[in-house]
Amino acid sequence: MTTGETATPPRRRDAAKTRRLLLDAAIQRFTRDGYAATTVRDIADDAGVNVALISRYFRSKEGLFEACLTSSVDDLRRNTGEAPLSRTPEAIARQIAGPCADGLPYHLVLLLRSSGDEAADRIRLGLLQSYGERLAAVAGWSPGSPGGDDLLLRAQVVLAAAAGIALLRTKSGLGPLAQATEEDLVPPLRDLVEALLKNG
Amino acid sequence: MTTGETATPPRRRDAAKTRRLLLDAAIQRFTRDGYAATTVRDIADDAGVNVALISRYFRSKEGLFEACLTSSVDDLRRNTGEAPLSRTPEAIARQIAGPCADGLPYHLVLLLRSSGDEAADRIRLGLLQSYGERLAAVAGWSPGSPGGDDLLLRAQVVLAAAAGIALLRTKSGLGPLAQATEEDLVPPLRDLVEALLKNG
DNA sequence: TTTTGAAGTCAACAATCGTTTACTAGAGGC
DNA sequence: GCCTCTAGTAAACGATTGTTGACTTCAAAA
Repeated sequence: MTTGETATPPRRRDAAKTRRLLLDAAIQRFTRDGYAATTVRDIADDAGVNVALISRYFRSKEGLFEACLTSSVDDLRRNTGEAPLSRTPEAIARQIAGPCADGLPYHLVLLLRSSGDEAADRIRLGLLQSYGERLAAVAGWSPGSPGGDDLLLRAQVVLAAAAGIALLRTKSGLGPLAQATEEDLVPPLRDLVEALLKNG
Repeated sequence: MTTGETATPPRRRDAAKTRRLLLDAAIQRFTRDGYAATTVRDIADDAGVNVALISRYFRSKEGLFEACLTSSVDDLRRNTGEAPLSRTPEAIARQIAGPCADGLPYHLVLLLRSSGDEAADRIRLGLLQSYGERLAAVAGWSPGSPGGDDLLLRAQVVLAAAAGIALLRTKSGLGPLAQATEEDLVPPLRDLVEALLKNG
């Protein structure tokens, strides 16, 4: 099927496509280099469009960053669904160890980046909260359950560990960790998840 | 002992003291806000000295950042010594859970910050490597030991987890994690360390 | 007391940042 | 065909960045 008749014909000037190009380029840059170290001109160059279009489509650099966060959050919710996570520590470990380029780790690293903006912080905190709760639910946690704070804390430790691993894996060329494949990482991470979440 | 006679009398103009003031202020800023988001004028204001003295004492902003890293690394080596870490998972967990303001977590967060400078990256990588090896030694690892890569990998996972926890604890107001005391955190972290390092 | 070198100050530098403005060019409706 | 929005461009804005050089001030040596 080469540009089927029902598919929208490629337009030379496509606002939606340009917006998406900017968003993708921004996510990559913000994830890799952080907010402050990233220039709007870098992003525009990566996307191959004019700098002024960032202000047009996203109002400002902070607006673009917020859009990146919500886009990443939507991706995450779409992939994992609203249902509770898979219940086996193996599956959770596999998610954490997954490909750096476009899995959970990738989104977690972006979530660690800070712009100093309040709205962005709320978005970030919202996802971390809900993700932690769903992780705790695997271990039998439910809202308001007795002694549940302990389970929630343990789930958030798992989350923090996942974030730290993703960050160290992509940013530093550290020893065996940076070159480790998914298969290398699953066994230790399964142990980690089990130790923290199976005591419930 | 109030400024004993042998102690150097307080000098109105003290290069060493000024240098130290700048270094301390820079470590705080770089740790909290990262490299790119921190301004040399911010640092100088915090230290209560003139901006130009940064270029004088540290040659440049990057030079100051390198000095922060080496200072932090020296602190870490001085506190933990050259000897292997305490062998009990309890003690390791306590180190990780320690006070955010000035313990291992504080130094780890600074180590996560990147300036894009090569020299700084080498310093960072050097400490992470040696710290990972000392952590692996607790589980019986030694340089060149058979199958030792697996142990080293597990130790680095512990290190990454510690870094992620420290980062999430100080930067985001996440759930019970951010407000957790050292006593709250030690039990789950002991489980984490045991699960990863006791399988050797 | 005079001299001298270091410690600290001040003001400006060029470069780069995010953002805005005025403008050109293209595509669909009449 | 023309007309009219809208997508995209180019150039500049003021603000802020890291850095530098000439200047002043202090303290110790002579």
